[in-house]
Amino acid sequence: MAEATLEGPAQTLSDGAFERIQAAIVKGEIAPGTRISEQYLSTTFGIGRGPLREAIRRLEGRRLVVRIPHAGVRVVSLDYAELIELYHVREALEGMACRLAAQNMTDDEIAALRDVLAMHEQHSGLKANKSYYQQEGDLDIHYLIVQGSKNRTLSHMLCDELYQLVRMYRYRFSTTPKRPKQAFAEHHNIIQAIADRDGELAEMLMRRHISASRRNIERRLQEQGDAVTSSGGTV
Amino acid sequence: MAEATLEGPAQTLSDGAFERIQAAIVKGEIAPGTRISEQYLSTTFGIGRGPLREAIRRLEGRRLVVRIPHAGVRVVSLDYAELIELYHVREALEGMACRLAAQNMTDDEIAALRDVLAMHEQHSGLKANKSYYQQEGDLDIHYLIVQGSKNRTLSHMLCDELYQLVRMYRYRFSTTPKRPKQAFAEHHNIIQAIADRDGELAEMLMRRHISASRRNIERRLQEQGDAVTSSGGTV
DNA sequence: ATTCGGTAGATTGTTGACAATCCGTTGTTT
DNA sequence: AAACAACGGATTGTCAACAATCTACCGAAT
Repeated sequence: MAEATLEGPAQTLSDGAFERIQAAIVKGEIAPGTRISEQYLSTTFGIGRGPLREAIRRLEGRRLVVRIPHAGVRVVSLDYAELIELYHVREALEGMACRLAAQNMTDDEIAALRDVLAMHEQHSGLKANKSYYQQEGDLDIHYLIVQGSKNRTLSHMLCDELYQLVRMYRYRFSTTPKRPKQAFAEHHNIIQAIADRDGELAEMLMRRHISASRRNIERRLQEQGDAVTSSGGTV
Repeated sequence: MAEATLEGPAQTLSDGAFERIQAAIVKGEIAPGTRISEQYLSTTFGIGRGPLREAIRRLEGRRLVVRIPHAGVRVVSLDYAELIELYHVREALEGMACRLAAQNMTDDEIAALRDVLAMHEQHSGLKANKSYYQQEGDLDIHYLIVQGSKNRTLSHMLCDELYQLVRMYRYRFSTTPKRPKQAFAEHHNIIQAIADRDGELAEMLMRRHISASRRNIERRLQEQGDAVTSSGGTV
């Protein structure tokens, strides 16, 4: 799930650096708030600072890093409010995407969606890798639905920009006991509504799905304090 | 209306180039589809290719230019469908922003909003510069409302990313006779709803406002053919 | 006549060195 | 002792030269 317009192996060093750094940030290998020096990245990846800076500029546009002129860049660190805001935006945008998907997805695409869901059911049933379902698989469903909206602006905003931030913060919320099963059921209903070509219902279900996910985060964060951002040292 | 987080005079050459090129694209000084060579920009702006490439990478993230590896960058050229899609996204996002603005704007901010509207009324009344109202002033209102939502993710998406594309295509649709006056009235009603703290109404009015604007474009484009994109030569 | 291959030119991608700016420390002064 | 100013080190910002890749043109073969 690299890009909306999926691209092969990185064509250029800058592209490669962009993807690698983004992955490192999203996976949490570089903690939010850490300052990243160009020299470090340069020696780590074995590329010059030129392409590196271009990659950083793109990450900046995606809001994965923030730059202070002449002082370096830090991995973004959303505070509690901003994380919630992000989910509110997702609610509006993915609700819309879901309504459009009900209109515009082909039957084949809907079938593919069902296949992915069935695959997740096995994982979920086995309970072998619940976290996988919660993290990657969940987004796969959302990803496919967004693509199914056939709205390129929407796809770009959600798949290329917002999802990276979302994925980045997924890791901090360990699976709540009941949530995965419930989320799976919600996905099932959403897909059913899409298959029925009921855009209105699909939108509503998606909004509630994301809203539930947001409230889950709100609950967990209020339990364990405000520490969304664990700012570390320089890397 | 440079940035969401308004910044003073460009701190760095790359930032300066970024703003200048963006302005040139948005104002239409560089036609959509035009290929822009690095050397041209380098000599034109009198800066090295390093900072220039960083600026281009940021423009790429904002979808103002598209890059083909090893072959150069072109100014983006939206087709008819994509332009309409853009307005659909605005409808969802600004509708949400308007609802939040009704909740979160301070009384002072609402007063400022009214002042801007009053200022536009004079312009509009004089009919001296109708196009100004249609282009800049309209966005000022929208801009202030989005900022009033107090949702930073939303502000970033709308003010920093989408609006540049919107402004870019504003120029092609010369003011329709009745539209400015009607748009003004719509703005008035939206602001009233915000002042009344009626979020639901405010959202609905904003959605209809943008929807009307979109239909206006659809009408005009179907009259004068599909030529949204006038692809030019190399610059 | 048209298509295919090859070469020349130009353009992009990348690197390394140089200059400007900022941060932390030290020493001085009140 | 605390605050301020100057200094040194490190990091970011910028430039100019080098290498890799693409585009366009030209010629030859079918």
